Amino acid sequence: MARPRSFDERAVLRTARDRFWSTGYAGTKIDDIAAATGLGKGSLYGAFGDKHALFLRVFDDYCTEATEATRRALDGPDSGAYQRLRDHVVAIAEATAADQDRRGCLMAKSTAECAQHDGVLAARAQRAFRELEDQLTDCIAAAQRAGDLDDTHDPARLAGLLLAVNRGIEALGKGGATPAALHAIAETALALLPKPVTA
Amino acid sequence: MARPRSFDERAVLRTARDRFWSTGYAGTKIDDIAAATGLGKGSLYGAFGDKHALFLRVFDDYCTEATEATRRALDGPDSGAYQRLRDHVVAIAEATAADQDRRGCLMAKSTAECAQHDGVLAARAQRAFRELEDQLTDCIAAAQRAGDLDDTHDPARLAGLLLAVNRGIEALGKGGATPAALHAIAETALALLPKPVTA
DNA sequence: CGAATTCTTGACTATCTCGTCCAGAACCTA
DNA sequence: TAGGTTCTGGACGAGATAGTCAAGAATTCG
Repeated sequence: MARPRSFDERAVLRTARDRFWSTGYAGTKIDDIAAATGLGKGSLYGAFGDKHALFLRVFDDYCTEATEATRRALDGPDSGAYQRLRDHVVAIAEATAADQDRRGCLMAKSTAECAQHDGVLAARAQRAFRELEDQLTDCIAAAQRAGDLDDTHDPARLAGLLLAVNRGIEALGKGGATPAALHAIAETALALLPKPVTA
Repeated sequence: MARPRSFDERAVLRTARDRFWSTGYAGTKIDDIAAATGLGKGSLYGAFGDKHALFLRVFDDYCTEATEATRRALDGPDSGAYQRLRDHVVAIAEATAADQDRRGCLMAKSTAECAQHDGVLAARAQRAFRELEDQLTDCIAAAQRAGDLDDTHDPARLAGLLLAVNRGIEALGKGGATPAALHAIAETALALLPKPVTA
């Protein structure tokens, strides 16, 4: 009934995400995104609205992907929960260390730049953080049930701490910490998690 | 021998810092700073160079102040080291929670926005992080000597972890975490620090 | 006081950037 | 194929923005 889109919306969003990720919200020009995607500005505005709407769309997708990935990494039977938790924290350190461009995490970057002024973005970020924390809580509780962690500690509090450690690793990575240092942080955090008293 | 400056350089730098702190590097206009300080742009450019040079100056001063403040908070005799460490971590959580505007830490914000593209700023931030970590290491070692912490753990590794926790508290605060949640993170981190085995 | 020097102000330039708009292209349905 | 609809590409306008510059102001020294 009309002319169909000639572009793949998801591909365009990925490209736009790359641009915002590299240069931040204020530092990214719509013309950059147009050039990078090959689209005219009319198409961009028609499909996604203005710069802010496009950014929110990109940000929302990123949050969804990030929380989904974490859920996939942490979900599973109680018996493997502690190992999954270990692997997850170590993987964050390794991913941060391996990030040659030091782009870091788009959530961290966008929150730092925009959350103060952009209530919608702040709310979305808060939801994502809460989801990450809940997933950590569930995984810790599972590890406690399996007897791999001391169950006298509140799993929610441990999860809050681990989330902070994860965000801290991310922040220090952007600040130029060495891979070894990031790895050490992850290992130290895991080592301090209270083990069951094998009496 | 010439007309003297009519403004207080430090006051102007404080005002410029406020602007950069609120709206980021890319988001801050030189005209904003000129208006906020009451200076003409010519004076600004004459005294501090271009936007980037001014920003670096502001950033450098901030890093110096931040590391100095931490040194003052952590330095002291072995006997009170553990308490100073506790107070420091809790104070970070409280300061983050009390930050109504959610501006967060200028180091974190600037690093997130600029470190990737700005090698000079990245190097300065890295130095500041290293200093903070060294100060934490010294304080932890002192607490170990005083018998308030188990001295079989490498103080440098514990310091790295605490630095990450501090940066994580900061990041989560910007993401909208509640004061109670931030406080819980600080307390949990402190609770997990290995105490000496009082055998 | 007059000369030399530095500071101040804000107008100005050149460029950038967001968002709009429209003429034409592509496609669907009848 | 014709008509209707949506998409495309890029020119365009309005306003913002970094940095310059020149004329005049303030101060010191001789």
